[in-house]
Amino acid sequence: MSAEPIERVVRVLPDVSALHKTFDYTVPPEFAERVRVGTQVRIALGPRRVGGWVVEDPVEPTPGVVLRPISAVRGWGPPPAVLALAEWAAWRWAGPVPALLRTASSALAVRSLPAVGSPATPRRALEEATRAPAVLGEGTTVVRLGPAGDPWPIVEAAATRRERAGLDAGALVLTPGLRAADDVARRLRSQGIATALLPGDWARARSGGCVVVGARAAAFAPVPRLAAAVVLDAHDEVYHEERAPTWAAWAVVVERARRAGVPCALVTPCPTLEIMAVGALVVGPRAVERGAWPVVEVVDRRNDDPRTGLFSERLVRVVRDVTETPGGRVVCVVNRTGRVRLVGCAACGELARCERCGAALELVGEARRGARRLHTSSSPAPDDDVSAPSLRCRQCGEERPVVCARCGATRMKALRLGVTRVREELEALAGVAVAEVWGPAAADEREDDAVRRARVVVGTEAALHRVRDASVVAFLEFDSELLAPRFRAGEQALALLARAARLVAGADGGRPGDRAPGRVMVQTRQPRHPAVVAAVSADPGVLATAESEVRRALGLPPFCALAVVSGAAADAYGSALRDAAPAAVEVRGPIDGTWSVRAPDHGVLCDFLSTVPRPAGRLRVEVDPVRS
DNA sequence: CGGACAAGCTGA
DNA sequence: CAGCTTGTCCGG
Repeated sequence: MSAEPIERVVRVLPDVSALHKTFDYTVPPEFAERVRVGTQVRIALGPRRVGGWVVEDPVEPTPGVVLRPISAVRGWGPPPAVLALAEWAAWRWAGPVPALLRTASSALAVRSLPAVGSPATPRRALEEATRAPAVLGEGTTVVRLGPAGDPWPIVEAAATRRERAGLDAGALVLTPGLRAADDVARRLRSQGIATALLPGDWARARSGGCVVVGARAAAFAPVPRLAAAVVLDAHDEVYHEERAPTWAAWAVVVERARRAGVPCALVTPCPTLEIMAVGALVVGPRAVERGAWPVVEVVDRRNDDPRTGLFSERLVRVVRDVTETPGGRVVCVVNRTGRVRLVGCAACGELARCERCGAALELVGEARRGARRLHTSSSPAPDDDVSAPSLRCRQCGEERPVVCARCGATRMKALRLGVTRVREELEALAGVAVAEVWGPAAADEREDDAVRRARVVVGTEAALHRVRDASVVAFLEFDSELLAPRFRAGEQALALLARAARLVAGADGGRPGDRAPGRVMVQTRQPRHPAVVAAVSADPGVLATAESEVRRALGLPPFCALAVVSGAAADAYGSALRDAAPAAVEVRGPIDGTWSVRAPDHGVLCDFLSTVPRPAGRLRVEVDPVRS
């Protein structure tokens, strides 16, 4: 017998989420050239064929196991550093590695890579960078830049770092959405800088030698050798993946840069405490930051009659002024949708509640022109084209005439207005047609265009994303933002104000200074709330200081690490966690079927979560929950 | 995860 | 006892 030729064996991680296990395969000679660490392959796993990633090459074959050959090569996969990063992220957010490697891989199979991006990048010198309030530093920096501030010098500095680091080095620039990514990519290209825009230019990014720009998923971009990283608007919640594993792109980029030993800048007008915990805060001169915030006007509503409605005298005057000014545009933000939510007696203020079940009643039978039908989940009763108004229970469907249970008056007042109702009032006040924005979706192009051109837009927070610029953004009732029952409510409120600030600064499209600066108006009963004061004084540090005290006292992030467990199997897992918890870890639950896990830091939390075996059944583990 | 295979339930 | 459901195990 002649000796068997020595076969090359690689370790493969199958693309099967519930199976966190690797398997060894032989590499047929015809695939030898194309298989390396990261390569996406097809393998036989039991009776079926699945995809997978080569995670080790070569390996000593496990003795006594008959190996099967790799079935096919799909194409290029993430570089080794990204494989390691995905493994880290799987630990950090307590999820399966394959889910993250899918994010890190190309949607289309990549058979071959283009040549490395053009080495010469003729462009303006670094004079711009010297004007920046801060350029790229060493390690991780948190660059606080007012909403109208231009982050471009920091992006340029990253491009320069990349260039100096050698031919195959890459830089990473993340933006909250693809639109912004496209803007950055265009601007880079217009300066002759080799650029890959994800997700389309995956193969180009994999080649190296360019600045890679993309949204959340670009945190796992296939940059083979990272030279610098920038995250724009790092506070934006879209950087947090909603589905488990609930990874945050800014945190992935910070870790990635740390591993590569390269600078990373998190740029934002309103850094969260969690962001500030990962790097040194850099703030430009006071006057520069001040100048990058618009006028934020607070309308103190504490002394207004609670039944005045959502429009203060001051706001009405501003709306009329703006609509009479050529080119003026107002965006009014209310944070709830639908028609009347709560109904109270116009005479005595008593809330209309169901006599049977106690739930809030809604006013029905007032159908009017332009009103949209809402999906009322429970009651099948039709609510349009009914002439006689009545009160109906949202919960049990019970109906009764419009009579106050306390004083017998027959006039009711909407205490909390939905967007449609606000539009009707606003149209009457402003005397012009008002466009509505309900949500980010369902925007066909024509409607989208109509919204962008409307003089007055009313809507939920989504309106801030659908409109590009405005003269005035008014938050009609900001208290529900400030008082939202989430520990990040203050930061989220300031982020909304920063978003509004950008609309009135006209900087969203990248052309600041085209228009006269506008203003942001905030109607509130809490004019001294730190989030409001921070915006008014153009000093986000005001909120950070106040917030930090509260969080420390309550033991909330960033002074601890949190996870929330939910789903059908939550009780089984939650009680297992509770029983296994070391002294430093606190497991609480169940509250409405969810459990919470609190540890002093992520090291303790994530090690603990990865130690306790998970039961079968649907389970969602959310590390760093965004709400709650 | 999803297929294979084994063990348990139903029906004539 | 065939035919079908439910459960457990395992993959290189």
